[in-house]
Amino acid sequence: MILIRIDPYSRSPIYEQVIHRISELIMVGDLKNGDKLPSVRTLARDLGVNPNTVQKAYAELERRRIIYTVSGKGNFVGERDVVSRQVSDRLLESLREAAVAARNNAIPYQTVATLVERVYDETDGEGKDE
Amino acid sequence: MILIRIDPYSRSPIYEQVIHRISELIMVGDLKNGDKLPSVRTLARDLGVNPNTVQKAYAELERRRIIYTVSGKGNFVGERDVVSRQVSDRLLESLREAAVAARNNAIPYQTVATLVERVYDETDGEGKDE
Amino acid sequence: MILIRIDPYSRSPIYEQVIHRISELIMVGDLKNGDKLPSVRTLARDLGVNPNTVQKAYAELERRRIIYTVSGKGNFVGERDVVSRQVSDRLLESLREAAVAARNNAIPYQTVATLVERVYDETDGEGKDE
Amino acid sequence: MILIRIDPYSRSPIYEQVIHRISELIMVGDLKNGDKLPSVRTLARDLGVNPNTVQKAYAELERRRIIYTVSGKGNFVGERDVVSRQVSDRLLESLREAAVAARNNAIPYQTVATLVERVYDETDGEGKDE
DNA sequence: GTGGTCTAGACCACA
DNA sequence: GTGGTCTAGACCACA
Repeated sequence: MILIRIDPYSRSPIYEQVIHRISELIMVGDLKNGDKLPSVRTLARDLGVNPNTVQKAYAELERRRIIYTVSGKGNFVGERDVVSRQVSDRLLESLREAAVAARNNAIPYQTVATLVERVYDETDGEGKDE
Repeated sequence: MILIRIDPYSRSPIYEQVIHRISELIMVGDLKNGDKLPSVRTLARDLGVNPNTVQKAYAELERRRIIYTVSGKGNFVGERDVVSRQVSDRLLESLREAAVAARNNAIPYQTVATLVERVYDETDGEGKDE
Repeated sequence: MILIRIDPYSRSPIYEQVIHRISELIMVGDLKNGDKLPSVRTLARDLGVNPNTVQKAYAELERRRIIYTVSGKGNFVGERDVVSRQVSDRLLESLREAAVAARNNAIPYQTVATLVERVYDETDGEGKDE
Repeated sequence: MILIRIDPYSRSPIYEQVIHRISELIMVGDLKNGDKLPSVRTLARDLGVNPNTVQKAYAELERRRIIYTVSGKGNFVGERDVVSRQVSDRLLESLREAAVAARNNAIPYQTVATLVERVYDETDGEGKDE
């Protein structure tokens, strides 16, 4: 029973939220290579969204080789390395953009550095000890 | 003659690009309280975009009290403090989101810290000496 | 007025037919860098299919950087080189598979070679001279 | 003991893989007229697939008169000529389609001809000497 | 006008 | 049961 939740009020599309959340679950090890994902219909029902929306997310995840489809059987988690490379690239790029914007708007380095530090000091709300 | 440039191919809407660029010019001091902005039509022509798009940007900037309109005279730059507070809030918030995403995806603190450092070490190509 | 036609009876999905046909038109030079493609709705009407189907084709073409989208304006043809590389790769790969299958099934080299020759001797039905 | 192997991750349906592989074994002479094929259940077990899937493959092979069923006894290999004609037709047709696509996409004749030559120069890894 | 997302629901092939 | 394609039609942001 995986924990995928979506925020219907977010401006980011539902299918993207699903993509990100599944990537995240693989990144932190809650989903492992070969694990079966919930079927399109099951996940759609659980999330209260249309199957097409889940289908779109799964199709994109497969295209990125983050998951793979076995016809008639379902979708399965691919290798963590594949996700890792892509996710790191994307996240670091968006982090970089945010930092550049901060710098270009005269926000002091120290402010940014402190903020990052604090984020990493926080518990992420999922039961991390320490 | 202000230098506002937009990237028509970017996925971020043109009107937002205008908002961000004007905010930035105020933040770094290239635009000062009371400076007159180009008229909607002038800027639209210069940028090669639809006047409605510039109008939308100006309207939003006015709504945020970053600029003000004197009817019959034009649009003028508001007080830097007003922009500063808003821009900082927005930028730091998006920086925070990026950092949280990085942390949630098991990207090490050191990687993020180093990236931020490097960004601030770069010259931003807009006339910083050194 | 571009000539995109689809075969509703083909087993290959409509959206793939659209993708292939547009790639082809770029490859042979009938569509050039910067050319505007018909809008999603227009093409859908012309082909007698649902706009979602065209949307899916365009989205995939954009993902492959064969076309690009300018928000609010439409879809435009990208650089021929990008298409060329991808299309060649795909076509030669499928050609290779077909040749391997022929060889593995004891079909003589000469039969295959002659067939390929004949195909290239044919006029392709679009008015090529010679 | 015939060597039929399937790739469960392939996009081509398992039942089709079985059909093609059995046809191939007949074409190269590893299966001869009158040879007994493994039973549906045996083959299904060996391949780790659902018996329905093997059943579907056998049914289609019988429909094409490539194999025949003796009720109560099992399935047997038909005459090589029957397979030969069909397989050649299919393979040459798909080869033709690939060649036409290549030509329509401005891929030079020489490129295609060389590719075919090379394929036939390769050892196919199934025990050809030299 | 443009493209992007989404729901509701059908139909198909495959296992 | 599984995923893939498609229609019909709505709603939204953007130019």
